[in-house]
Amino acid sequence: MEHVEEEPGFEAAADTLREYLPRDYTVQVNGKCRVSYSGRTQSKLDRGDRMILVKQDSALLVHGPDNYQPRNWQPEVDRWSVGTGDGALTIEARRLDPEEVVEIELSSIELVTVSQMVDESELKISGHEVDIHEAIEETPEIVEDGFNLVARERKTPAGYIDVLGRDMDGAMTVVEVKRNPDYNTALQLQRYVDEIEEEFSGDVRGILVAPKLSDEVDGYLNERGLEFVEVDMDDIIQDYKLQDSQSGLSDFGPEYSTG
Amino acid sequence: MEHVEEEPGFEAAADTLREYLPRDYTVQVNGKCRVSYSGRTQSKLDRGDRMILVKQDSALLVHGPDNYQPRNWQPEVDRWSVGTGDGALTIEARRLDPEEVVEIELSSIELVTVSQMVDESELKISGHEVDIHEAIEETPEIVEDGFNLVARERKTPAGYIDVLGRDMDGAMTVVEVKRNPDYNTALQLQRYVDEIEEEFSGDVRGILVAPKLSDEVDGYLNERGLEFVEVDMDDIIQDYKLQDSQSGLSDFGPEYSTG
DNA sequence: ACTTTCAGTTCGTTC
DNA sequence: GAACGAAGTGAAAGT
Repeated sequence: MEHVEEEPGFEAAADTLREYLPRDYTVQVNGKCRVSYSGRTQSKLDRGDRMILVKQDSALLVHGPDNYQPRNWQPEVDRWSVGTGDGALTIEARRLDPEEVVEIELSSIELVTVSQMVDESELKISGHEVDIHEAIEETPEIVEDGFNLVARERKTPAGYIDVLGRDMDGAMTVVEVKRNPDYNTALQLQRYVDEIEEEFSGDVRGILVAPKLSDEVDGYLNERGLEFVEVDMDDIIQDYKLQDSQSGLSDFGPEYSTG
Repeated sequence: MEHVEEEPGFEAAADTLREYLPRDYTVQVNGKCRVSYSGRTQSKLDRGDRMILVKQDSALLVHGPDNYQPRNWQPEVDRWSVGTGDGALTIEARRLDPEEVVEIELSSIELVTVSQMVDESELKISGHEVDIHEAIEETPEIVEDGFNLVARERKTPAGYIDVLGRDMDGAMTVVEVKRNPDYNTALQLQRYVDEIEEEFSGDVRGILVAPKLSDEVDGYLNERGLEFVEVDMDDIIQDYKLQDSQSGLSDFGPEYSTG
C-alpha cells in the first residue's frame, strides 16, 4: 500500500490523485460528493457519502453505502482532470468513445488510499449455458433417447440455431438451449422451426432445453406444438466439477445473521 | 470512519469483522485472497490481490485491480461466518434464497476500514427507454407526420405492444420502441403485427423506433416490410433536461491522459 | 473494429 | 411472491 491518507486536505488529495490516477494504480477516495454523468444519458446524484474506486485499467466506480451496483461509473477513462476550488475537489473522468463524462465534486474527504494490486488468476466457472451445450454434445440423450446431433450454431436467416439434430425416427429437430428462457426464447425457437421447415420442406420438431420455464411460456410452447425438456443444472455442474476445490476451512466462529 | 487498521493480524481483523459485518456498516478489507462460489453455478478464483467491500445492506463485492464488475459477489448475505486458522482468515457469506455461498480465504491483510456512510440522495436520470415513450406521447410526429396514438402497453397473446396507433391514412400501426434493438426486437415486432392483423383483419404497419440499428436487423425488417424510424437520444434527453445541473467547476489542473 | 449473445446478470415494476 | 423487461447494461466470443 503506497498511501493511506486520513482526512487529507483538498490540495494534498489533489496532488495524490494527479500523480496516481493516470498510472496503473488502484486509488480509493472516501468522502462526501456530488456526481453527474453526461453521455449515453444524463444523470445527477446529489451529495452523499460514497466510496470512489479507480482501478488500474482506469475503470471508475462510485459506490454508495448499499447495493451491488455502483451509483455512477465510467468503465474506461481516457482523460482525467483534477481541480480544487470553491471548497471542493473535483474529478472529471472523460471517455472518448462513446463520448461521456463523469464529474465528481468532493466536499469532504475521509480517506485516500493508493495501492498496486496483482491478480493474474483466472476465474474458473462451471454452469454457464455453454456447459449445457457441451453436455448435450457429450450425451445427446439429455435431449431425448435416440437424439442425434447434426450441427451446432447453424446459421439461418433468422439467426443461429443452437443445436440441430434428428430424433430416433430421423425427424429434423431444432434445439434451443437457454439458461434463463423467456418469452423471446419461444418466439425465437418458433422462428427457427419455421426456417428449417421451409428449407427442408417438411415437419420439424422444436425443443427448448432449459433448467426451468414459466407457465406462460410453457403454454405458448404447447399451443405451437413446441416441446420442453428440463435439465438439472446440478447435473451439468457435476459433469464439469472444479478441480482443486477449497477445503479445510477450520476454526469458524459461531454463525450469526445479518440485521 | 470508525476504524482504519493497516496490516492487522488475523485475529484482530476477525474481531473487527465479527463485530461489524452483521450490522449496518461499510466494511472494507484489502488483501490477498482466494474466492470460491457455489450456488446457481460454481466458480473458483485463485489467490490474488483484491478489495473486499461489504455494504450496509450486506451486499458483498470482491473487486480485482481491473474491470467495472467485481470478480465475485453476493448481492445479499443472510449469514456471515468468520474464522481463523491455517494461516488464513476465512469469510463465508451465505445467502438463503437462492441458496448460494461465497467463501473468501484471506492469506494476508493490508487494510481494514469500517465506516458508516449516509447517502439518501436519489439518482436522477434522463434518457431511458421510457423517455422515448413519453416523447412519442407528447409529440407523436416523432414516429411520423400525421401519426396518432391509440394505445400504449396494449396486451396481445404475444405480449405487450409498446405503442399502437394509426397513420395519417388511418392504417393501424404497431410501434416498438427499443433503446438497444436486436434481432429479437424484429421478431417481436413481426409477431405483434401478425397478431393485430389477425385481430383487425387487415394490413398493419410495423415500425421500430430506436436510436440505431444494425445492418443485419435492418435487412430483416426490410424483407418483412417492417419499417425503422431513427430517434436522436440527444433530442429525447433535451426534452427532459435535468434541473439544478452542476456548474462552476473551476481551477482545473492541466488535463492528462491515461496510460 | 463491429456485431451478437450471454450473465451466478442486477434491478425495478407489475400482476 | 413470481414474472417480465430494461440497463449509461458489461464482458466475451465470433466475424
